[in-house]
Amino acid sequence: MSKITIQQIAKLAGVNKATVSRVLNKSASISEKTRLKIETIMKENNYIPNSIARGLAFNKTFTVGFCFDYTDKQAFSNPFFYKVLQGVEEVIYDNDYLFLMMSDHDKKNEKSTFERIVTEHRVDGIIMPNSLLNEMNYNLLISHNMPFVVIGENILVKEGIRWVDVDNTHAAQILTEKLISLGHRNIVIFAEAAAIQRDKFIVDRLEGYKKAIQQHGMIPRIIDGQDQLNDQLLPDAVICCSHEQLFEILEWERDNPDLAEIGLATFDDSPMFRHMRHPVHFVEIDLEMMGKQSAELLFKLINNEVNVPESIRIPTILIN
Amino acid sequence: MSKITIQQIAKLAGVNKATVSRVLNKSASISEKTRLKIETIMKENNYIPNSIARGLAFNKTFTVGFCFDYTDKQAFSNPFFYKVLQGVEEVIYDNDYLFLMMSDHDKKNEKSTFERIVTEHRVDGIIMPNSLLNEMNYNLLISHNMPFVVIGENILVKEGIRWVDVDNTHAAQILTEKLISLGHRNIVIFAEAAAIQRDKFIVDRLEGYKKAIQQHGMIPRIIDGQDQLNDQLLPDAVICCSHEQLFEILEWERDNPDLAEIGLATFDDSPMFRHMRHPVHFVEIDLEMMGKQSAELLFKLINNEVNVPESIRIPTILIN
DNA sequence: TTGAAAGCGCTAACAC
DNA sequence: GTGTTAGCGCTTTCAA
Repeated sequence: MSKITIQQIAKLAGVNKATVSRVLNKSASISEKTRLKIETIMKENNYIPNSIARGLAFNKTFTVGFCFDYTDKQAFSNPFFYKVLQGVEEVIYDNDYLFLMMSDHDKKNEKSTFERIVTEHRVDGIIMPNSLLNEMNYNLLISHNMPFVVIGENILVKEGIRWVDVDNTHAAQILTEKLISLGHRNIVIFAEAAAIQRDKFIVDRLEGYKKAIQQHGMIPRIIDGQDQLNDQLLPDAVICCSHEQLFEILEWERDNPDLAEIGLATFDDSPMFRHMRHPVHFVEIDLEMMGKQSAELLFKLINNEVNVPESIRIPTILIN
Repeated sequence: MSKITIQQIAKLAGVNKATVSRVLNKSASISEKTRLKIETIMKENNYIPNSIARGLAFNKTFTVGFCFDYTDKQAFSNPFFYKVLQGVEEVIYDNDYLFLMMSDHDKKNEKSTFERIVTEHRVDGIIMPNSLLNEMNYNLLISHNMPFVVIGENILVKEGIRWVDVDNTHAAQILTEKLISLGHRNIVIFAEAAAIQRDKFIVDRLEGYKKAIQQHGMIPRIIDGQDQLNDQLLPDAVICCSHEQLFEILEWERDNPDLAEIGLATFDDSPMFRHMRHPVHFVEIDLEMMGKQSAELLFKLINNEVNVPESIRIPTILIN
């Protein structure tokens, strides 16, 4: 029953509630004596300030929103998602903030949760994937003066977008070199045209791949469908840009036993990899760090710090 | 700039803000004419009521907390976790509520996020896994009059705990029978003593397994370590109570090629299963439904409905 | 049916 | 240093 208010504490202490408020907010001008007295009384009575009321007075929510891409039904099962989330979470809790999950899926005839949270000012800032930053959401955020940070390099050509991303180019380069060092000499990369159009990170990974291949005097080759994996030109290794792609290749392998000998590689580890029929090579990307950095960037914006960086690029780390 | 307040709307409409408040809350006593006028003005000015202020007046947050077990570092990667979450989310958004993620990990010298959220009344209700409902958290919730629903059958002997769980006994029975119908005749179940002590769902699964085995005139056998998988008594199928256990068995298989022929089975599908070296049988449990039901139960509590069920048991569904 | 005014619990000018 | 007072934006008696 923490129904006790600042007013009652004030009465018990024989002071004005403003004085109590001052000790709550560690205001300077307060005598040691009354501060101690008030603190004691607060302890004794288990006083907890009402955060809603504080929010109303401060015009703040002490909450940030974390937005996930619901169009990807697998979002939750994606390691990408939860690793980033863990990083975000840590920073948010350290700052004594809470975090609200938000999705952007439409509700029949109603506002999406995203829109609702922004228009109602239910959070002080938002972390969202670049896939969700379309023009409409951008305008919404800007017109409501809502600070936000994008996860994944931003591609929308607009002002004032901060983003955090990993170094995909470098990661692909490392991964390709790893395959080369393992003796592979005919390495292709799997990337569908549509995905290249859509996702900047795939373009970057292609670039890193090409770089490494050409440095070793080989010729890069991009495939975007099963038909290109025919026996005349059978590669000895395939790099997959996502786990979904990896699964596709594994499906193909079923119908085509020739593929069984091919080396497979992708980005990000998964606990399942070690139990697959087919061994999978990978390079680790520091997703948790990406989450941390986004949250830290967001707090800089929320606190109106100066010289907030436009973007942060996380270096690739090589894990054995 | 949705900085417009109820007061300004009132002024524009030439009425008192109380009148505007009445149309906001669909109060009965209002003339059709003024209601229409006010509604028009609200539309024109894109008026959004301030939810913080509403919260203060209503003494509500319109938010529920979803608590996950952070001690399990894999919580996020666990299919259990996100499937339940999806169900929860759907119901919460349909009720125009938002949801806050909360963890229960300690912060040095400070309150845990869980405690903070409860004591500060940052949510109107909480959904949490049974593993987190210890005596301390229970007392906290009760003393703060915070409605909550437990996911997984409750085992704490206390008053007023509502829980939602799947029918683990039946699920295990179905799974066992599936293996029998596939021709297996020496099926064991893998469950460590410690886990049996800790998790009620394992006890239930053991029971369902025994039931099916005995109905077919066979003898149930529980193993709780690799050493029990020796060649004299090599089973022809192993049921794993969790995906973690499944991975353990797969690890053992590496060192012991004899195990390669054993049938493997577990609960809940995973997209990875179809790509494993070793085929995995499974029975699907409706985790999303568990999430939905928990959320619905919680709303009944929040809205002070009468005759709220003590607990809900979700039947097992058989997916091909 | 509507308005006036008090209040939700807290903060922040401004006085003293 | 501390009290007074006026908000923050909304709801809700109580009168009119």
